[in-house]
This record gives sequence, structure tokens and C-alpha cells, in this order.
Amino acid sequence: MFLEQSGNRIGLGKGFKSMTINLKQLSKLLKLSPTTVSRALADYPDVSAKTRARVKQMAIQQGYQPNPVARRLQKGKTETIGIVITPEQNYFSDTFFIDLLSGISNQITRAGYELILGVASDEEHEMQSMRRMVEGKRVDGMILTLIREQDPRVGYLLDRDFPFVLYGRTRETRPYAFVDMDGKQAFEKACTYLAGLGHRRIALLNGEPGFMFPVGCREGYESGLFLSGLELDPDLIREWKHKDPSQSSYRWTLELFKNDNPPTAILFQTEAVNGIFKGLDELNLQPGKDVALIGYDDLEIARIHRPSLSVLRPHAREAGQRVVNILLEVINGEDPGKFQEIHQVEMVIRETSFAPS
Amino acid sequence: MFLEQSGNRIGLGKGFKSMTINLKQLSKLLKLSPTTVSRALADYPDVSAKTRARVKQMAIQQGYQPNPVARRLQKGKTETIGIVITPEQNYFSDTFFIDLLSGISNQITRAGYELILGVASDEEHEMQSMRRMVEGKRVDGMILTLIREQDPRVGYLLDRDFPFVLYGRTRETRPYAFVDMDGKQAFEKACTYLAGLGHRRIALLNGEPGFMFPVGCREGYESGLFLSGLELDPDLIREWKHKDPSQSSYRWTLELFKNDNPPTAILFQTEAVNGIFKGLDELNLQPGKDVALIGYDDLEIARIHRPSLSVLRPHAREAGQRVVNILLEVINGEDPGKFQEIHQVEMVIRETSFAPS
DNA sequence: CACTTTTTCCAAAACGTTTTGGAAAAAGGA
DNA sequence: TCCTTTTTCCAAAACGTTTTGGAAAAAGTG
Repeated sequence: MFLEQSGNRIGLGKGFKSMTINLKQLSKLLKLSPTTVSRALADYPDVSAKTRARVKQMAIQQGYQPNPVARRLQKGKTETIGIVITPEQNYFSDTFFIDLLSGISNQITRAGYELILGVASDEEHEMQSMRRMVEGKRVDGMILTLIREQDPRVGYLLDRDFPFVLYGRTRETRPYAFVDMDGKQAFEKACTYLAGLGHRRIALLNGEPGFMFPVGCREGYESGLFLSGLELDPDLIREWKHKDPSQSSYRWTLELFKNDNPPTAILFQTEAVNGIFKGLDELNLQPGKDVALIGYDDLEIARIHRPSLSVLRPHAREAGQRVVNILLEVINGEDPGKFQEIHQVEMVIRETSFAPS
Repeated sequence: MFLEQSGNRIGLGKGFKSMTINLKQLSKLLKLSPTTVSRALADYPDVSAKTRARVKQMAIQQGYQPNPVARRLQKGKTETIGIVITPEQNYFSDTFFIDLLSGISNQITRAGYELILGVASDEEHEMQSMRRMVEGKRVDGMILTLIREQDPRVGYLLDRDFPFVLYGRTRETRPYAFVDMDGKQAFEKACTYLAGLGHRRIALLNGEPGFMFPVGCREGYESGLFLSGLELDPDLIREWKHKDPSQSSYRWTLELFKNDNPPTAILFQTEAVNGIFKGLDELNLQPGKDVALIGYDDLEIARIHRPSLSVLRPHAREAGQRVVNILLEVINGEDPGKFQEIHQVEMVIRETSFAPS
């Protein structure tokens, strides 16, 4: 009787819920069992082509969509994956992260999954937010970004055998799945390119220590110097703070040119470009004329600045898509160790990389 | 028998799922019915203080957390709210949106809800992503940002009586819930402030037409001029494109000063500041000396630039929290029309707002 | 002590799916 | 025709909670 009531609710038009039809109601309309309707929609072979067609047509006509919550309960999956971002690290500074997120989101949607977002104010809350998702059974897998050299999140997830994929890498001996940009190769390429133009003093303004990505940048830088027969001068290497890229890179730029033998080229993360421009301006040095610049990440400012900034461009969107596809496989039981991808980084030559006179 | 098997799975240590305990297992440990355990944990009055304590202690000891999917099914709620962002509009340009998101996320977590994120590449996908959430029964309510004057999303949600809250406003006669910044009052304040310093030619570099927020800015601007006894000169008003704030604002800045009687002050959205700085630089005009500037939004660049930029600062975090609290009330059946909040905007005077000589 | 009220507990139903394990009907084979 | 195989369908169980509607036990009342 109770059932009949809710069955009759179709089309009553009172409130939102009444506009929706469920499996039982649909099967009643079709004079079939819920089992058959469910299996018809899922293309099981044990339902005849004729009834399958009939079911599908009616489902479309009635706008039927299986209730995801019920399906999740039955399937024992949340069909959800989680990501935690932190505002303090200015990661959202421009298109890069939103591109990554866009690739992630679209691929997740395509798989019929959901992306839940946590925003954490610091490292501690970052962990807390992730634990809530994992231990609260709110997600089937996690995506991690902005990875540190020693990253407790990775150990935590490995310990409990919970599916995850890193965008980036960390120092961890156990196998895990990751998609990373080949920062090493990118910086090596940029470095040899500048050396090939004739630059002999190439500086590196690297990301904050503790995070993993500057490690690759530095390796590539050193390897590039070596391949070009240049000496490594520790005075030409600086690191800025993630929380405050412009301010710290500004200071480091000024310092760099106090050197007796200052650089003629700088490699750096584009995020820090404002500070560098400001520093150079103060020193009366013109980018692309007195100092060559190549940034890592193709942010908007790189394109619109005059002179336009030569950059290393990671393909964030594609990387995001790969991260999701891999995570879905890992969730599906595949061995995470099989998925360790290092993506090429494109070099875009614009106006700030010139041959010194 | 099947039940017994899964009951015995506790502590087997094979795979992740085995590490988790469910209500039935917990109740067996306590020699109580699932009903009582559930009600004890939910602080129902019909369970004695003694057993309630015993249950809670055991729940903590065993690390029990109710399966959210099962609860959602029973409660008929998804405990989830949705938001769709679009990358093309550089909304993530700096701390503003992430602050808003941070307030939203934290408040949602506090309520035990989940935030699911959609990333849409354009207006059409934006709608599509929202419909998937709404019609797919994936959320209990929606949060909308970056509202247009005519916004089909609002009509869509109103039509089907689906709970939502706007961050911003739109042109719609039916009542709906929103939290908006008082852009009008902010620009009026900034305008009268500049006029009070002695500026007579104040320009407005406004946001893209079609969106709602520039409307308030313009109203405030006009009202500020009027209150200060200044004439409105249409030549001093320009609008930039959301997709490309720097480029278009750069062009408009140059145009502005082709005027016979150029402005001595500019009001604008901080997002467009790079283009303005670039334009002024090209014209050999110094911000804070030849031209006064006040931006809307306190982005990082406003603080670190020399001279530092005077701004109007919306309190994004607080607004995000309010949006969520209101949405939860609307979901709970409260009348949306009751919740229409307009928040004050703070004015932060730094170095670019000076008295003309 | 007998009766009523309050306290404390629980069995069963319900949420809306998918999966399991057949059963009935149709088709094929002798 | 009778038996076997295949096709097509479905009743019931299960996923893990919360809620409903009592029932048993304890406490209060006369």
C-alpha cells in the first residue's frame, strides 16, 4: 500500500522528487520485473532484443536514470574519487592547475564517476581531509598533486592499500602509480638550448625545497650544463618560496646580479615571473636583451608580456586525463606499479631567449 | 551463512575493505541490535545513558564510521552539493576564487556533506554538467558563481524547484537565495574617496557586459560621481573581456589616454591590472603619481607591486561559508526568498590612491 | 499486589539498485 | 512425440543504514 502511494506519485508535480521515476515504477509501466528492466538497460545477453529495445525506449521517454546512491550501495563502490587542494600554495595561480583539473574532471565524468573536492588550509588539514575521504568510505581512490619529497600521504595510502595516483613523484621505494612531467628533460633541453645560443652563465631560480618537482628541474639543469661543457656555479642557483613566489623571486633576482660575474640567462618556474621582471626592471636589465629567460609553465602572462616569455609547456589537460584513466584501472585491481608515466614537456621559444652578443 | 562469512571478515587483513567495520558487526560485538547501536550513536533518548556510553566507546575503539552511501539511501539525501566552474573565464586567477571555495568547502565538510566539482569548458557544458548533477540525483543543492544578467541556470533550477544559492545576483523576478558583494556601495565609496582627494576625471574599466557584477560596479560609479558633483563622461568608461583581461584592458588603457581630457584616476577589477600597468608604462605614466588606481579584489599582485595597489576587498571566505549555510537551510525546506544577503566590501588604501597636485 | 506509565530495547521494513539462482517457455534433436 | 538445450524472464537476497511500530522490563501508583 505504501508502495502504491509512491508509485502513484509520478507526475503529481509536488516538489522536486515527484518529477523522477525509479526502477520499480518503470518496470510496472513496462509490465516487466525490475530485474529484467535493470538487465535490459545494462545490455545483459539474457534479455531479448525486442524487450531490450522496448525498455530502453521507455526509459528515455520517462527520463529514467538509475539512482546513483542505490547503485553505489549495491555495487559496493562509491563511484567517486577525491582530490584535496590547498590555497596557501598559490597553485591556482593561473591556467596550469585548472587545466589539470579540467582533464581530471572531464575524464571522471565520462566514466560516470564523481569528483569530490577538499580544500585544506595547511599540510595538517590536507591529511585530515584525505583521511575523512578514505576512512569515511567516501571515495574509491585519491588523486594527489603538489607532491613533497617526503610525503606522508603516500605512505598512508600505501599502508592501507588504498588506490591512488600521483601527479608527480616522491621518494618512496614501494611501487605506486604516477603521472609526472619530465622536468629533468625539460630543463636539460632549455639549458642546452641557451648554451647553444652562446650563453655561458645560466642561472636557476628553482622551486621551494621539500617539494619534489624542483629536484627534477635541478637535475636537468645540471645535466644540461654538463652536456654543454659548462661549469656548475652554486652562486647561480636560488630557490623561492611557494607561498610567496613573487616576493622571494624578486629578492633572489637582485641577489643574483650582485655577483661579480652575473648570469646572462635564467631558468625558473613561470609562477615566479612577476618577481623576476620586477627585479630586472629595478636593475635596468631588459628581458630578452640583457638577460635571456625561459620559464616552466605556459601561463597567460608569458604570452601577453612584451617581450613574450619563452617557456616550457607541460600538457596539463592530457596529464589529468591520464591520471584518471590510470586511477580507474588501479581501482579495478590492476597493479599500480605498472603505471608510471613520465610525459614530455614542450619547449616554446618566444622573445626572451636570444643569442648574447 | 553468507552473512556469517562477511561478519568473520574483520581483521583478516586482505585488501582495504577488510579494515572497516560495519553496523551489524559492531552490534554483534556489543551484543545489541543494530537498531540500538544506531540510535545510541545518534543520541536518541530511548537508549539508556549506560549503553549509549558503552556503544560510543566501542565505536571509537573499533573505528566505526557509518557507511555514508547506505545512510544516504535510507535518508533519501545525497548529502552532497555541487558546483560547476569554467576555466575559460580566468576566475581562478588568484586567491579570490580559491578563498571563496575554501569557505564553501570547509562549511560543507563541517556539515558532513560533500562537495562535488564540475569543470566545464563553456556555457553549454556548464549547463550540461549541472543537469547531470541535478537530474542524475547526484546532489541536494547547487552553488552558482559568476552569474550572468540573463542566466539560464537560474530559470532551470527555479522551474524544477531545486535548491540552490547564487554567489551573485541575476535578473529574475521570482525570489531566490543569494549572497552578493555590495559592488555598488564599494564603487561608490571608491569614487567619492577619489573625488574627495581632488580627482575630477575618474575612469571606469569595467567587467565584461553580460555578467551581473559589472552592473553594480557601474551603478556605484555613477552614484559616486553624482554624489561628488561630477559629470558622467561616457568616454571614460570601458569594458574588458573576461577571457582575456590583460590583453583587453591593455588596449582600453591606451585608448583612454588618447582622450583630450584624460582621466587622473581609474577604477577597475584587479584581475585586469597587468594590462593597465603595461598600458600606463607604455604611456610613461606612473601609477600612484600620474594616475590614481583602485582595483576591485585584493589579489597578491596588489600587495607586492610597487607602488602597492589600493583595492576594494570582498571577504570571499566568509561569503563562501554563508552560501553553504543558506543552501543547507534551503535544502531543509526553508523559503529561499528569506536569504538575500549583500555583504559589505572593505576599502584598503595603499599607494596608488593619491591626491592630484 | 495489581495496574499504569515509563524506560529500554529490538524485529522488520524501507531506501533503489544489482546479482544470484532458478523456472518457465521456446527451440532443437532424436 | 519426448527429451534436451537454449532463450527469456523473474522472485528473492543483498548492499548498510535509519525509521517504524511495537514488546519486554522496569519503575511508579493506588
